[in-house]
Amino acid sequence: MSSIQSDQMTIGTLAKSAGVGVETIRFYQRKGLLHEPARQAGFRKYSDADVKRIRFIKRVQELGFSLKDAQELLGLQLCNEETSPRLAEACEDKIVEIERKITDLKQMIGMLRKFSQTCGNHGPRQTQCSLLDCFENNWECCDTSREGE
Amino acid sequence: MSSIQSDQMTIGTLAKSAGVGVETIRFYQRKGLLHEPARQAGFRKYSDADVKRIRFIKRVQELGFSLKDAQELLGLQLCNEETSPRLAEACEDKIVEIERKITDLKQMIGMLRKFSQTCGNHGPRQTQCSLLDCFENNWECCDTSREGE
DNA sequence: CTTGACTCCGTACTTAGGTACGGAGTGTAT
DNA sequence: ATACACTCCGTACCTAAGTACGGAGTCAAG
Repeated sequence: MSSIQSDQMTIGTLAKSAGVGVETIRFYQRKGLLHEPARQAGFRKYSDADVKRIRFIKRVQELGFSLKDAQELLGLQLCNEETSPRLAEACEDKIVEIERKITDLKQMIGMLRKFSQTCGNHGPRQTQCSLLDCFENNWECCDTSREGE
Repeated sequence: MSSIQSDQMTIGTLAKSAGVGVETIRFYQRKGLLHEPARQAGFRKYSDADVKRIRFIKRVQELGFSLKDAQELLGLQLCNEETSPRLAEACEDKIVEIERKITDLKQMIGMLRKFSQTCGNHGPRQTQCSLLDCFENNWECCDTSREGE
């Protein structure tokens, strides 16, 4: 199911299907993220595969990667005894990169949580502390220790 | 320890300490991320606190947030019965945002891992599959099913 | 066969986050 | 007291990732 269909979209239809602007598609083409498709009387003709490609790019981008990264990911070609090892490695690199990012983000959450808990839960005080203060003072900023200055 | 010291850095020293360029500091000042410091004969004079502030900004940025986000985070002021609830909420929002990001990244890793495992580990084949193909075909792209086209 | 929607193309503009330039003042070591 | 490094300021420039413009061609409906 779902393979006989509009294998002949114009750029506007593609844009709508993929949820981007027409200009974005032309832009991706200039950048080499999309191939230049066949023309019909000067008009670009696209297929469903292009919709998927654009969706993929958008997904990757949402995850915090650049178009350059997206291009790299799209280029990964395995299933070939010659290229397989090199590209499995590229995969591994990407995974490590993402894992590092996750670790960092978890740290940030820890920071915010500690801030919220340490600093938010006590009675009226005159001193104010910012996230930065807490960060600097190892989260003891709101305990009975800093006065004056 | 470590509080008597250069409470009188010039912009160049600050830049070096914080690991950014002089122009970046002037830029942050224009953007309101750093306050305009006191001057001495026209020269800006900074303290250690500024180093920490810049480092904090850079850290937040590394985690994939914008300068605007950094500014928000720096602005969080709790320790005050009036503002505490509102800002604890802001904290919570940020945490949720970050958690969503982590979930997404984990999905991406799952995708890459599956790709690497499914597609990388079999003998010589003529067909090639890209990450996109695998994505589209629910990771069965490399099993005995697709030929010709 | 005309009207309106869509497409073509190159070029220019936008926002974020800086980076570089250039002429003037300043501070410091010799 | 004179080099030289550093700082001042405004302005201009840069990359990434689009977004908008405007005049011309094309397609489909009435």
